[in-house]
Amino acid sequence: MKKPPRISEAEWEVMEQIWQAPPATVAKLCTAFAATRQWAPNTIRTLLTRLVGKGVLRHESRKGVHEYHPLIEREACVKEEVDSLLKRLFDGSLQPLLVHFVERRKLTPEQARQLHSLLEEQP
Amino acid sequence: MKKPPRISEAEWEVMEQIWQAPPATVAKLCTAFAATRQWAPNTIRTLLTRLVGKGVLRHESRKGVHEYHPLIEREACVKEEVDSLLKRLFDGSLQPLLVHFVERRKLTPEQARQLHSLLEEQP
DNA sequence: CACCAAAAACTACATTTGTAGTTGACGAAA
DNA sequence: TTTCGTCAACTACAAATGTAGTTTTTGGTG
Repeated sequence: MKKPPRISEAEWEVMEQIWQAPPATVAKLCTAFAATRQWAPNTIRTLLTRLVGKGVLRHESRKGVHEYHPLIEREACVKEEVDSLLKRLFDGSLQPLLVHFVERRKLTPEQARQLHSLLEEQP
Repeated sequence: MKKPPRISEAEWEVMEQIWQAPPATVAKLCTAFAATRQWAPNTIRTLLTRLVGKGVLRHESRKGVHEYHPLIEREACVKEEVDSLLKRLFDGSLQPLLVHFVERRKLTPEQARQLHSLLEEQP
């Protein structure tokens, strides 16, 4: 399993759609994005091509139908991004990030409760 | 108070140094980075200039001494980055990120304990 | 005061990203 | 089978980023 490469912001938007309902086609993505983003179809194609180049997607075209299949799991890419943020902002360790949340971002009681119960489930 | 702008990775490295011991001079930064990064002094100057352009630093040169002072707090920039990550990867909400940590990243018992005590301190 | 070394300012250039236009190929209709 | 309309492939281009070279300024020295 290859290490996930860097995925840009626009590329993330595309990948989220694809991970939600793989495989993707340009048409599917166009309709999916019609509401949120006014992207030209070519813009989406460019992003798809770049994602193929980065090894995140596989392009499969059998008898006229062009499909894009994910090659890397979302979780792996998320982990990569989070690690990168941790390294850049929090000295690579989780603790300061959690402190940041708890101290600075004022968890709502509900969030605190949820976090509590998550912690309880820990083995 | 202005909203913090986007700070690139190399720029973050510089800002961390400056926030640690403001104000900064090119010489100070050069020695600080000598160990970790083999940056040409000009590289550092370029980054400083860009940070001034972004409004993150103020450039003050009084009688031959050039100093760079932070204009934005680190915490504000951190919050910006974290929010951006949350929006991009976790649908803007904190909960899925915490789930990611607790479920996927296997907190050590020590980390879990620390998180617990952090939560206790919450009003 | 003239000049030089050091530092600051300006310029450069390849890569990545956001966004799309132009061209070429292929499958369906006539 | 020829043609035509779509969609994919290729090309484009400006802004941001990483990295640094070249030119100009300037404070200190003789």
